[in-house]
This record gives sequence, structure tokens and C-alpha cells, in this order.
Amino acid sequence: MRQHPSSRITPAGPVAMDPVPCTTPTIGAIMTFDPHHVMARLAVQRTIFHSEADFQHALAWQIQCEHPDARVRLHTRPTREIRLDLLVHLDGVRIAIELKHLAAAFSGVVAGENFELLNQAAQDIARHDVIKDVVRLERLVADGLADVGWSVTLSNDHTFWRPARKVDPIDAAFRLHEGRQLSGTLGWAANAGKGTTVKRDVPHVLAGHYQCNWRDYSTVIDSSGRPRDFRYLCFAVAGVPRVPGSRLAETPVVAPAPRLTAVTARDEILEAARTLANRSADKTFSVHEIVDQLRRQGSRYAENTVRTHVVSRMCVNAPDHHATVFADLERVGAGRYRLV
DNA sequence: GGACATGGGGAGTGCGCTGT
DNA sequence: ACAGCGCACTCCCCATGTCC
Repeated sequence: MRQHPSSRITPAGPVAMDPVPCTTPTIGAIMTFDPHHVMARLAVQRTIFHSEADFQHALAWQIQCEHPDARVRLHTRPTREIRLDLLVHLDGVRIAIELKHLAAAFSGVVAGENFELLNQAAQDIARHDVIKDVVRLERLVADGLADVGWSVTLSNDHTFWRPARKVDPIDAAFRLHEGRQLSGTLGWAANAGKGTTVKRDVPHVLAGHYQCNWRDYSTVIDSSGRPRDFRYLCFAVAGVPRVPGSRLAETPVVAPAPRLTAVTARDEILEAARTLANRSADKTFSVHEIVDQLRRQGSRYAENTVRTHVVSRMCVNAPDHHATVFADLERVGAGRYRLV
């Protein structure tokens, strides 16, 4: 059995981290949040995840459990163009977190739960997208939209932490193998195909310097009895100092509209949401579950209407692009919602 | 104001080719 | 034979425009 990560935790935040921050991290960020500690604690609860959304949700849950006073939000939009996996407000520090779950095939039962991870393959694109996350975090910090950023990539695919076997692969600039130093302008090799580079053809420009230092996360046994390692890679994007005591920007809260006497789509969705929340251990539900529940209730509304309501009009943390919105639901993860 | 349609983007998947 | 690499594609979620 591999050494458990909790036994290798460093005592502090970014200063003790592997990457070289591009600027000096804030004292608050150092004192309040250590992703290695969170990952170690999470590994006790969950050694494996079904998907990236599952990982995001579990990590957010772990952060919230460890920091009850923190404001943890999934899939926020700090700007119109940027979608952020996780934003944590903790002790006056805004921590932006981007997550990646890069799965290789796995089949097995872990802690009584069956896991069937399909091979995501496309490792070249995955490497590109990890660095894209770091660039995005750098931009958020530089623009003052976050105080510190963390990129956390979890994988059971050893091709990510091992060097390439091939000489000069098309994704040489994006390789993330152990010990690799990342900095400067990173782009595809000239011989990369269009199918790979389409919508990813703009080179990434890193302001900071980062070193790839994979850490053990867990070891799980697959259906053939073979141990499979999960490791994670963490990059810190350290931030600009904030004014001590400055207030956090408050999230706009939309007052709930009075309930209509007629049965609207919103009424039916709320009824379905309450039913699903009562059945769910964590009180969350997906849009798909809402649609199914409405079908069972005999709803007359089209699926698209229901989806629009759930993801937009009734969702308190969705962009306000409708004249009337309601603070009925809150998005807590990729495709997951709960009643406010 | 409520309901619906549609397009974009990202996550995820499958498969052929190449190298060991 | 198997692992790694490269590529293309589908599906789903979400944002947004428009009609009733």
C-alpha cells in the first residue's frame, strides 16, 4: 500500500507548495487554506470518483465541512468569459480553484460502491486544458477577481506523470510529467492535427513558473485484484495583496417573487425539487431528475422550458439574462442544484 | 411575464495508428 | 500484445434570443 498522503502534509499553504508562485501569496491565503490538507482529508472519505463533477462536488463538500464559515460556490462566472470550477470565500480571501479529473479505465468495487471509469484518452488535449486552467487562474488573480488560485488535477492515468516515450510528441509543451518545469509560451507542435488543435490553437502564455510534482492520493483495487494509483498535481497561482479588513463583494440576491395561484412551470418545478430533495442524502438533484420527476407528475411543460427555468430563471447564481428571475434554486455543482 | 427553440462550449468517448 | 499517441466525434449543459 502506498503511503497515505495525510502523512506527508506540509504545514502551510503556498509557500511550502511545489510550484513557484508568480507573486507573493497573501498571508490570509497561506493561513486559511491548504489544498494538500483538504485532499488528504478527502482521500479518507473518497478514494475514487465517478467523474469530474463528482470530484468537484466532493471537494467542495470537504472544504465546506472543514470551513463551515466559508462560502463555497461551484461553477461561478467571475467574468462573462470565464467559468470557474470552484470559488471559496474564506477569512476574507477569495480562492479560485480549477479542477480536472483525468480518468483512465477502471472497473471495480470500492467501499461497497461500483465504479466504472471509462478511458478518457485524449491525453494531449487534457494536458493542454490543465495548463489552460492555470492561465485562467493567473488572469483572475491579475484582474483582482481572486486573491489566490489553485489548479488541482486528479488522475489514475500514469501517462500524465511519466515522461513521453515518443520523441517530440505534438503536446511536448504541455507535458505534465514529474519534475517538468512550466513557464512562458506553450503551444502545439507544428505537426499537430487540426482535430486536436481546433478551438485550442491559441498558445498559452504563463506569467509564472510551475513545477510538476505529483502527489499520491489513493490506491484502489480493481476488479482483477490489481492496485491502481490515483495521484494529483497541484499548482498555486499566488495573489495580489488585499486591503486588510476589506469587505467581500456581496453576491446579489434576488428576492423571491410572490407565488402565483395558477400552476406555472416554476410551481411544478418547485414541487418536483422538494420531492427530489427529500429523497436525496445531500438534498441536491440534477436537471435531468427534475425533468423525469415532472414527467411522473404529468407536467405539460416542454423539457427545454424546464431546463431553462432550473439552470437560469430559478437559479440564484446564474447570470441574470431574463427580465424576471427567482431565488429558488442554487447551483452547487456541475448539473447539480438544491433548493435555497 | 411565461414559454420555447437553438447554438456554443466543454466533458466525455471511440478508434486507428505507431512504437516498444 | 500492449501501451501510448493522435484525432474526430457525440452528447449534454447552459446561455440567450424570440415568440406568445
